Amino acid sequence: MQSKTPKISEAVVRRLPIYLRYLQHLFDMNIRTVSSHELGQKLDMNPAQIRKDLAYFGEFGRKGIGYEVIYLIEKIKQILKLDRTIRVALVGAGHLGIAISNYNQYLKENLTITAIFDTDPKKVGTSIGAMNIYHLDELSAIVAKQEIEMGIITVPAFAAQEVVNKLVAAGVRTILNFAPVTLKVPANVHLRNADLTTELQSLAYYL
Amino acid sequence: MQSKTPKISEAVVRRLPIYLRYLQHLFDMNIRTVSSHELGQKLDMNPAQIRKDLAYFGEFGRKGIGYEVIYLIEKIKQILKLDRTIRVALVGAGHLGIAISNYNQYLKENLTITAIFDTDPKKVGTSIGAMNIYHLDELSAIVAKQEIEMGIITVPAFAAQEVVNKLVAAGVRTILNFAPVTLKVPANVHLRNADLTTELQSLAYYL
DNA sequence: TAGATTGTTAATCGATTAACAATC
DNA sequence: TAGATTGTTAATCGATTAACAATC
Repeated sequence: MQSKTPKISEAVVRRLPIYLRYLQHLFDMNIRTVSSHELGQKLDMNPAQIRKDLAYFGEFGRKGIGYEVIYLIEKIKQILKLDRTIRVALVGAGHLGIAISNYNQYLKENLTITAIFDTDPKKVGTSIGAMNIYHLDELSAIVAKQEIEMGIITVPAFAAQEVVNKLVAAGVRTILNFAPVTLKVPANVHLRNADLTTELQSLAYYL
Repeated sequence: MQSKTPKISEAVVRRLPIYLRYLQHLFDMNIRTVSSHELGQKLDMNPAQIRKDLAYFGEFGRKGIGYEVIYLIEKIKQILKLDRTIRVALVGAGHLGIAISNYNQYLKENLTITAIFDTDPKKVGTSIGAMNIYHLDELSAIVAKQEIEMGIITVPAFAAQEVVNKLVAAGVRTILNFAPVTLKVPANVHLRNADLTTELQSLAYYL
């Protein structure tokens, strides 16, 4: 699949989970086939954009018919690497970290938080659901042992750069940061910011 | 300020809080002046982009000198309407909702959650910090009474469309949605999605 | 067959970056 | 003054949308 991909923009990649989500909804409703036009209406997107996005990865539809729902779900899962288990470390067992950890237990799609890290002695050694809370000093060892590939940062802003450094040193190359600070990472690390504060502040503009 | 703005893209607006955050950091460190070049280095952005973004709203810098930190902070706050109190309603007192509500108590910048809504009789009537939890049926009345202008949705996906309908009916025009579903809103409502699931799923692509 | 819809090329639109005169 | 840096125009780059031949 990835073999014949030219350069896929992040905008395209970020739309794929939205397609996937709606396709799964269609599947649950026993709808077997869908056109880019129908998808576009439901998802508020241009049908040409949907076709173009999918066409980057292969020919998944049938002219005159549309896309077979179950087949397209399979394909998008493959593209997003959601066809295998991906283990995730979460660093920072505060309110937000705990909320995400709990949320994780309901998540499907093979993305699973397997270890939580903190530095608070009162939290280290306890657990949230099936997830143990380890000391941050154990990060590197646990990441290696559990074959963790992704990291989520939910520590306060002042601690975030140190945490991301440790994740990178431990070999984690894909990181979602909730701390309200701009972090520096090497070019081969994929860092995404998902900071609530900046989100709300930018929304205020539209009041 | 807004008077002479042509059309400001969302990309520009979303960068303003990032500038603001770093400027406040500079202020805390007693740095009085900064150039677009320095900002660009620290924030991993192109200096021309920073100058252009700011120039949409006025002439805030001085040629040969740069930008006065304290003045630019004031200006960005004005642009983002963070120079007055903005009251926010949060709907859905689950793990994520509670985490955000707690987080809110540490938030500055005049953005403040003043009411929480849920339908669970066990939660309604209790409170989180200074925020009371009301029944969803009271939404419209409380929004009017407290002059709430913004909404945050942290209910499960199946309930989100109904909640956003009620927020819109109550007059809320700016909404941040954490539920993993595409919502329909009238054109005059500004809805932003901040869904953790799609964020993580799209990141998996880069593994 | 006729109608529908894809995959893809071309056209358009918009956002980012470079360049530089103005000027502190 | 000389060096630095803005504000802004022009150039470039990239993403979205329209159009349509291919074909189910």
